[in-house]
Amino acid sequence: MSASAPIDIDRQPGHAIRRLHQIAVGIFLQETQPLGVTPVQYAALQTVCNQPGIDQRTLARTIAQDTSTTAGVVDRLEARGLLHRRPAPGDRRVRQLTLTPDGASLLEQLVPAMLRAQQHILAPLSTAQRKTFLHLLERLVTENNELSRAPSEPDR
Amino acid sequence: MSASAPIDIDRQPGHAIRRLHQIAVGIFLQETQPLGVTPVQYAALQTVCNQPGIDQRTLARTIAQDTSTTAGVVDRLEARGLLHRRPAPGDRRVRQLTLTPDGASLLEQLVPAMLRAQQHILAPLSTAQRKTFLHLLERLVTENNELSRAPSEPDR
DNA sequence: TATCAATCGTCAGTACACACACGATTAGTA
DNA sequence: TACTAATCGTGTGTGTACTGACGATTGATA
Repeated sequence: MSASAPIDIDRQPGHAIRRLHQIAVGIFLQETQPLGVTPVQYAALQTVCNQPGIDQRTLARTIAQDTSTTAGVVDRLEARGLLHRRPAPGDRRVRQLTLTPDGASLLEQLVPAMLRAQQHILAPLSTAQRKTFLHLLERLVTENNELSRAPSEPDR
Repeated sequence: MSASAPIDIDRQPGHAIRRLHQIAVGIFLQETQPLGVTPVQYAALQTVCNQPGIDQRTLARTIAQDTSTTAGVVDRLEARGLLHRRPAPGDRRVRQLTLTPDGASLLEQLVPAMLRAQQHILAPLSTAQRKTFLHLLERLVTENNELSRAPSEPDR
C-alpha cells in the first residue's frame, strides 16, 4: 500500500453540503435584513399561517425539527408578539399556535424577500441546471429522510 | 389579484438544503458512531493533520468557520487530548495546532467511516447523477462563497 | 522611537439542533 | 374503575454558528 494522497476536506460531499447550507442562510438573512427573522423562524411562521391552530409537535415534524428546538423557536416568536400559544380547549396537553396580526403582516413582507433569496442561491446555475439540481436534491432528501436525526413527516 | 396558493416549505431550495445538511450530519454520526466525533471536529482534525502547526485563524478559514466557533471546536478536541495548542515561538499571539498520537490514530480510524458516510449520502443517486449533483453543488458553493457569513479561503 | 493599524485569540450574547429525561395529561385496557 | 401506555410540552446538556467587542501582541509609519 502506498501512502495515499492527503484527504481534501473540500472534496467531501458532506462538507460541500454544509457550506451550501451556510451560504443559503447567509443569503436569506441578507435579503430579509430589516425584518430580523431567521430561515427556521420563517418556516415556523409560514407553517402556522398555512395551518392555524397547529400544535407544536406537528409543527416540529412539518419543519423537520426536534420538539425541543421548536419550543425555543416558538418562544422567541411569541416573545416578539408574532404568534399566540394557547392551550387547546379539548386537550390540556396541547398548545395551539396562531399568528397574531403582527405575525401575519410580517410574514406578508417576508415572502417576497424569501423568494428573492431562493433565486439568489441558485443564481450561478442556468435554468436547466437549476431544475436538475433541485430534482436531485429533492431525491436525496426524500430517499434519505429516515436517516436524518429529526425526520420530516407530512400530514397523515 | 387572486389569492395565490399557500407556500409549501418543502418546495423551497433553502429548506431542502437545510434538510440535506441535517441528513448528512445524521449519516456521518451514524457511521462514525463509536468514535464520538462530529463532522466539524473531523474537518478540524483532518486539516491539522494535513498542515501541522497551523494556527487557529487559518484553520477557521480552511474549514469555513468563524474564529469563535473554531475556538470552541479546538477546546473540545484539546480537552479530549486529540491535539495540542501551543504558543508559537516567533509570535506570541499565535497558537500552533498539532495532532497528538491519540488524535492521529483516531483520525486513521475515522477516515474509512467518513468515506462510507459520503457514499451513503449519495446512495440514492446513480453514478452519473452523483457526478452531476456534485458538480452543480461545487459550482454553487464556489460562486456563492463570498455571500456566506464565514467565507472559506484556501491558502494564500 | 512613539504611535497607530492590523492581527490573533477570546468572551458574551443570540439562535439553531439534537438526545435524553421528566411531569402532566389523556386514552386504552383489564 | 384502577392500571398502563401513549402523547405533549419542557428542561438539561452538548455542540455548532454567527456578530460584535475586547485585550494582547506585532508590524508599519511618522
